[in-house]
Amino acid sequence: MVLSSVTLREVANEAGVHVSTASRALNPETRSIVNEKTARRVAAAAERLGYRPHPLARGLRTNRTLTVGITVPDLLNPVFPLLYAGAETSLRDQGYSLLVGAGDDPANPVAASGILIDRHVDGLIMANAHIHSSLPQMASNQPVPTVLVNRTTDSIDAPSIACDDHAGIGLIVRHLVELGHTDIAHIAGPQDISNGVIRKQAFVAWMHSEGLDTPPELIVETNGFHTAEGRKACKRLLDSGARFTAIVGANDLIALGCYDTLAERKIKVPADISVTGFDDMAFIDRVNPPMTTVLVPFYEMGALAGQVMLSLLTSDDSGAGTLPTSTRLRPVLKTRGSTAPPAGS
Amino acid sequence: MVLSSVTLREVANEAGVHVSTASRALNPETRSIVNEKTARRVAAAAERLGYRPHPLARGLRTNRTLTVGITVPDLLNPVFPLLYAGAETSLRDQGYSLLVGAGDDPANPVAASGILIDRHVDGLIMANAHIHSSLPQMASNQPVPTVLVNRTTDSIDAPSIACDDHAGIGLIVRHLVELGHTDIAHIAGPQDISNGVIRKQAFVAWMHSEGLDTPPELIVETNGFHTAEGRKACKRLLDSGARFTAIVGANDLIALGCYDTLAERKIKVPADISVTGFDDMAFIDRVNPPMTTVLVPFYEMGALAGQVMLSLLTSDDSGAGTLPTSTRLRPVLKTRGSTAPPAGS
DNA sequence: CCAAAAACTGCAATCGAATGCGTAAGATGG
DNA sequence: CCATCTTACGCATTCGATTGCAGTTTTTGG
Repeated sequence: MVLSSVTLREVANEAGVHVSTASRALNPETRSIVNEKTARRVAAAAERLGYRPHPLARGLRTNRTLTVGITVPDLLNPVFPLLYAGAETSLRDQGYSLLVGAGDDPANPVAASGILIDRHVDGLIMANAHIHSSLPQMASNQPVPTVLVNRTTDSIDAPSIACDDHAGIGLIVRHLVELGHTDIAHIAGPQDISNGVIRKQAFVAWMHSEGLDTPPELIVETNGFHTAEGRKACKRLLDSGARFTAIVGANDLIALGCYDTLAERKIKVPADISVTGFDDMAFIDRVNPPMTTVLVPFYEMGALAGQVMLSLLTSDDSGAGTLPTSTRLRPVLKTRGSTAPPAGS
Repeated sequence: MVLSSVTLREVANEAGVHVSTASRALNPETRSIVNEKTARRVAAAAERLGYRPHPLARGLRTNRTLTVGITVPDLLNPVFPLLYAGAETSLRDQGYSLLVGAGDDPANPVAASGILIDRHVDGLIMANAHIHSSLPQMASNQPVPTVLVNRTTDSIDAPSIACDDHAGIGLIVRHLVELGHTDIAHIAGPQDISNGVIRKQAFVAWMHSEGLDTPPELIVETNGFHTAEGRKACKRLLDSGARFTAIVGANDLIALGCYDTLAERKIKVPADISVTGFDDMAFIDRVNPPMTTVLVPFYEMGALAGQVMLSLLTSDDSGAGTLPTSTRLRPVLKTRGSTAPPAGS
């Protein structure tokens, strides 16, 4: 396809009508206003000249950019490109493009979204919310239509799409219990991120419901969902002297960090200690040993976020109407080689 | 930071000047035209009101969007987020945002860039070029300033930044030869993509320079740089009955596909057959066995592409001036566990 | 056959910022 | 002290499309 700088005025001339008529003829919303034959003539002229509406001119007038922003904490974690791809497919059909903002600074949680909002995105899909994140408000009046995805927060009143982390941890805990584990440790994510909090609480809850204990020394927290944090936390766990036969990592990267630390200390996974992750990120089924984890449907989450965003954008009632929905997608246990019965059994 | 819908007119009123003066005072290019004290008064007013220029209004007038498009073949291959991140850091400082377009359809190579160009990006970073890709031209006159990265093509006259694939294959071949391999197979990438062609040619050239033969049955081609393609190609290789002790994959994913097929047939890597990849993508050092490959500096390539783009965008001479540069970054051999001396030695 | 209503289409303002051009105020100089 | 040149600023147009309003034509109905 070829982009020209053909203007609506030229199309109008070609069709022998006024630009306003041409505008209405070309806009599906207003096509009915203009005589059908005229509309066809305009459409033909537009086609012939290769007319493409100028997005800036249109946006300036209509105050809409057909652009949606998406903020992710970290593009290098392969789950976020998945999320992006899902959202992109939902939105592209309706003519929307996605602007990405990456960043996960708790001190300045809206740094990424700020740039996007400055660019007048029509909506914002936030995948990097912190517990206390607030939305950058337009000083004028209305906030940008927002959808929370992946992470949630009560401090932003917006529809949210996430994984049912509680259920996911349940799958993991029950799996380990069925294998015979009773002394299970948890390396929790940051406690200013919903997933970190929920997974930790779920861990405690499920352990108790299995009649198992969760001594404080078997729960350590990290400052980020990263490999390096997992390595450090695993060391703390081992150095505490506490006994345990399995580690529930708050996500795959943290669990990968455990792999590193355990390997360093000649502790075998899963023979000596079982390790589990969370997310089922790409290639995690190929690491050594293949990691038992819980699949989080990131692509679907992104796609759903895109659809919800579309409904926000097309709903005429600006915000006041439908109350925010809260969707939780079902996780799936992926049993692989990083879990086995405890050494004693 | 807060976005307001404060208009330049309001700033001008607040400062007691005309909008044109306010405009000039706020624009670094023209600040010198206006009295310094006035300029400061305007700047203060803008600050006080929280003025942010409206990107659409500005863009409409100046015909620049401060947006650069980047097209990648596949966001789910982790090397492309890396590339993106590199470009993003280079461009963000100068106020540019990146619009991503993903797609790798040879039949419609410019599908992704079409959307971007329709959105009036100021420049285009293409990472998904095919050998015969042509640039979507503006019907008017000038093409969009373009930088080729990762893949190159002669059919687009633009600066290019890529990896020195020839040298990279040399590192691999010499490594295998040093281990004692003489019967080495190559699974080539698609031959309508520069990397596929160059790596294949380089493989032949380096083998010959090592005094080794490259019988045609030991070179198979794929239709994409994907795992599934690698699996299929590896099967063809094995089914041909030809003897070989090592496989040089055109990239990491293809080599991963070899892992699968070889495992399926109980052939051990590297004991029976050595396998090598290309790219050193994330987590490839953690697969089983850790893959010997060649590091391609994607982040740096992206960063460089961003810088070259900036120089294109800021050079006043529109295209006619500096001739396209062609940069090749140096790859680095990563020796890991997927290569070993051949079985017989 | 005429009045009223409906159906089309054109006019002109508007979105917000940038900029060529003209002009008034101040500086310089002879 | 007046002519000339700067320096600073304002006026008005422009970018390309959308849209309220008004005007014209056609249709409908009585």
